Amino acid sequence: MTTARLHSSATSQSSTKNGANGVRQRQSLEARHKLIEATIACLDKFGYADTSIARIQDQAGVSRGALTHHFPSKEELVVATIDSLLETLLRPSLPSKKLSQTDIVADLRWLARNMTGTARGRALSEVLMATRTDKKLSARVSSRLTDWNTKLDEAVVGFYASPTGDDDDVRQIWMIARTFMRGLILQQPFTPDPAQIEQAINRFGALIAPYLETRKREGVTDA
Amino acid sequence: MTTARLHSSATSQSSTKNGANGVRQRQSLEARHKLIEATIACLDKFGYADTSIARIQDQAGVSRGALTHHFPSKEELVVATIDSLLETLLRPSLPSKKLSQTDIVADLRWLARNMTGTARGRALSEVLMATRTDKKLSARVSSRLTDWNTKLDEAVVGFYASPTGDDDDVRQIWMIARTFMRGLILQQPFTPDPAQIEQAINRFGALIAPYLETRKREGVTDA
DNA sequence: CCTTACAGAACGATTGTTCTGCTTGTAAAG
DNA sequence: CTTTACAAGCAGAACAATCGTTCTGTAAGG
Repeated sequence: MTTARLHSSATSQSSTKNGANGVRQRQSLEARHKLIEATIACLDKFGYADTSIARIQDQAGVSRGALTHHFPSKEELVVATIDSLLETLLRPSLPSKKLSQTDIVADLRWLARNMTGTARGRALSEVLMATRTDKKLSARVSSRLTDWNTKLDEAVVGFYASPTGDDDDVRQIWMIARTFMRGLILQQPFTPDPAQIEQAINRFGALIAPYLETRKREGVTDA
Repeated sequence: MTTARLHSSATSQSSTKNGANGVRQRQSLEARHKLIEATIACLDKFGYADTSIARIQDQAGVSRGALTHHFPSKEELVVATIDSLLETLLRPSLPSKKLSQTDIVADLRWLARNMTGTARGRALSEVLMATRTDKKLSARVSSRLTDWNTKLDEAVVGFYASPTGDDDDVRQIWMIARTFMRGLILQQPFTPDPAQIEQAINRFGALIAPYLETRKREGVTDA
């Protein structure tokens, strides 16, 4: 009958009543994590088109049964991967640890590295491109993406201010910055020289720097 | 034996000695064109991952045999499609017909529309993303892409000049502009509101406008 | 004792490529 | 101009390989 697979709701695990993490739950979370990491690695290495279940399973080193148990469909796995990507790509900027708050160009370089220089950033780009045409996937993740974008905007406003005092302009400037950074991954085939890319990033930083001011904050505990 | 399929060198058709275009040659070119257009349509509609031979054949309305005759492998078809995309995306800017040369923001809007607002622009983005991981495809087209980029740079320098007189800065500014435009396609899932996108384009235009000057040219025959 | 975690076979559908056969334009030979 | 020969253009079957999903069976934690 249809009573089979109703668990594994990706985000919420409400199976065990009490929060006691037993061996089962720990193993399960470990397996899920391993599979998500493998998916990210495959997206980066092979691209979205050539990221198959078999390849992910191979990369993760788990059996086909284990994979389909934790993620009954490929879509579930991709959605969970996107969730993981969004979380880890947001976290470093929220605790204000990584953003230098003093040198805008340095922050931009960190942003560029985060988006095109890491496996996670490239993997996210792959799925972003896929959501354009995959309506089923898009319907599953679009709200998460817009939420993430809003959250990131708020974090940025916490770090920077506009000389005009208009927070919306800060949001817009950083939205432009993120768009530019994402575009780098598509511009790279035209401009293979890394030096030229870096120069462009620096120049872009100079372009937007006049419109951003460091917001007063307590001491940066950059221990 | 191996004497079978050695023709169809994609770009150069040296079969008929004299340039007389017979019925055969005309039909062949027509079929090739139809298949390339179908490929572009599929890349736009389904994305690179879901653009299969069967779908292209279906979209073009030709038989499987016809397709494999003109393009013995999928890679050949994709390469030919990229060639077609680069050619048609470069042409409108070269004859200085479309670029207004007076309003930079208007030029940027045209650039944005060309890259993310048309099927050809989106199709190119799909294959650009694919070249990142498909090394075989990348090896086939990378030189064409860099050449195209250089040619576009030269065209832009013909239209715009830097206040400092440094042509390299014009090239860099426009490279940044193109990167930003390409990024729009990846930013769209985060920012679905078209108005916000358009505002960002306008703002970006304002950011780079101070560093670009219209170069003196003869009257614009915008008949 | 029951559910979760996992292993692995089997499924039909679809992938890209190769092959065989038929039609037809074209150019050389008579 | 007619005939003949041959390759190009094309239709479609057949191919092994791989796709994602579904299924049955086993081991073990709660």
